[in-house]
Amino acid sequence: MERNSKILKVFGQNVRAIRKDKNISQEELAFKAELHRTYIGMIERAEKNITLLNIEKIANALNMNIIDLLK
Amino acid sequence: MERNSKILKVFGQNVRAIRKDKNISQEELAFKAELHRTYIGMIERAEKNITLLNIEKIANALNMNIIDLLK
DNA sequence: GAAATGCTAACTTTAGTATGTAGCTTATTA
DNA sequence: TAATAAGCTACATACTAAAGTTAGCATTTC
Repeated sequence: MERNSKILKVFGQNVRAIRKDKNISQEELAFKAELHRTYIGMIERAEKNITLLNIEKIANALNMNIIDLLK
Repeated sequence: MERNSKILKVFGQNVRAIRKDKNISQEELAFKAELHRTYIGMIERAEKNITLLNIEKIANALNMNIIDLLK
């Protein structure tokens, strides 16, 4: 996997910023998104190439639009 | 995989519509995106849960913004 | 009938799950 | 104010479910 992908970094940074803004932990976000705690961490650090359905899950858990997490 | 995901359908339909608009075949798009011909077909039919890096590849191959393929 | 696409199936790679440990910060109690 | 407890995140590892690759043949489209 391209560890240096810009789009994965953008997505991860957006998730982290919005999550912190909402004052919730990775664990809480994971619970809401029905994903695993450690996986949320990996996504925020851009270590995994996330799929579209999980992008949607995280967006929903943050009450955000997918598009806002990608720009 | 949720075969009936709206977001996967939206993405697939957008790819197909834009590809046809540009008058290129699945095979040509696949070549430009460095993906396989049958895989492009699967994506257009929403049969696979595409990852973010491949979304980016296809967007680039179509000279489009990722965001435009998701709305 | 030729080019483009659909569909199946087998295979390889990697996304996503799960657990445990370590380090950091902040709050609370001695 | 030092000690310690509790919450959060990073990181490493092992596992398994699914993404992504490829080939072959059927079907549609023009």
